[in-house]
Amino acid sequence: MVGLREHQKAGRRRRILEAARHHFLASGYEAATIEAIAETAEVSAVTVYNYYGTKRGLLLALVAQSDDILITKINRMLGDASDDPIEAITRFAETIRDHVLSYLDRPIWRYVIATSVIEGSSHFGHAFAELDREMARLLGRLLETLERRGALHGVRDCAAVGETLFKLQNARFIEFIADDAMTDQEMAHLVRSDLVLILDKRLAVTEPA
Amino acid sequence: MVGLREHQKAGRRRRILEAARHHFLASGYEAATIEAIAETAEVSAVTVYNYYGTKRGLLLALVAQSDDILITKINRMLGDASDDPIEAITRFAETIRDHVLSYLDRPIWRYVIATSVIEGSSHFGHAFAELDREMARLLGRLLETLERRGALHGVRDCAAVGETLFKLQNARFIEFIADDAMTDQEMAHLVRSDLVLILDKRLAVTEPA
DNA sequence: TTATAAAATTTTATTTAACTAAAAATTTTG
DNA sequence: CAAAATTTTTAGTTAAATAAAATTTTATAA
Repeated sequence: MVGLREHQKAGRRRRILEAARHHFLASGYEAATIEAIAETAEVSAVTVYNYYGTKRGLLLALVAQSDDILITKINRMLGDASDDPIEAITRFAETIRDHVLSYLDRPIWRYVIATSVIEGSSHFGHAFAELDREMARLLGRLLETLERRGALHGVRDCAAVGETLFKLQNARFIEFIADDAMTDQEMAHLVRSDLVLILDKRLAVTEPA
Repeated sequence: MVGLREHQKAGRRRRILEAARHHFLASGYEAATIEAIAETAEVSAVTVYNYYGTKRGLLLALVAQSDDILITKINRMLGDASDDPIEAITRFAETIRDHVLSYLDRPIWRYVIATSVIEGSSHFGHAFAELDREMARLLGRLLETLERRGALHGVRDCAAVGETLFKLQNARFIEFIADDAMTDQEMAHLVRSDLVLILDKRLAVTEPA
């Protein structure tokens, strides 16, 4: 058994993140105060600082919490990926978008992006950077799978291409997050266009065979 | 003549931006206070707020100031662009990096990126988003020039490809800014790899001719 | 079971800086 | 010189962040 003390701590950690999510969604990141979050979580404000350091640390910890779920979702999706590379990779991006918007709204995600750039190399920013790398790896593995199945030809270094493709997709994701007016359909179209641009020649090689 | 009043205002605007740049570079964005900036600019803090609204507005205004210079530099560079597309586009990215780091340092640029994401749709963020669009247009025009010269084939929609290429380059730029340890050489290599990935098939079409 | 030691949280008190509102003072204009 | 525009002064609000003392809670060992 892990001891009562550890158990209580875990409970507080969880309650603080829940309260933070609630207040961020209800009032927005800036308007939500640590004081209010602490009250909802039934701890003192100082405890919030002891656990998460800063308001930004709290925000990034909140996001980190959802990372495992996202990676699980992506892995499941990768299991029954389409044979059409464009379809498969488009769905990869769609899965990320769906998950992300089910967890936090766009205004808050803007603060997440901003915070991750500022805290990039710091302790707090580490988890977020690591998620990005993991996503790029998973996309690389998707490319490998597609090649093995014969759905894709001429990709020498799947890891490198996966990394570049993810970078581009991620840039589009930020564009999506930055613009409240952009619909999921418009976004899907943009992602698809990018993919066609990068993959079409390679796909053309496949067809004559 | 534009009147003394307008002239004085322009002078204050300029002095505030100069002072802001000085203090941001000397102390970092967060540690630099509006009060100190105002004192150096020989105005009151309230005047800084009257002119630029918020500290973030001040930061973005500072960046906007350098936009015209950058666009001029890029246009000049485009005049004698290399015939090798990889070279030409690599130099495009290099010109941006050089200019940007000669104006502000990486820690401050991280705040610029962060602020532009947060203020994206607001009044202050507008100039920054507009610069991005202009850069994408210029890259599109570079592609057109290369096609006209016969250095590049098979690019149907130069504007669209320019937009995507710039998005990717910009993502790399953010990566560069986020990591103090990344050298210009490493960055140049990454940008080049991305270009080869996207353009190599198209270039292959050219060579046999 | 209970006293005590250790660990953690809360309370209290401060600091700091962004930002705002309104009155007072100053400067330009006509 | 009067009035219009603009800046400065003054005063205050707010919330993040931190330090240290006081209090509570958990663990442990007699």
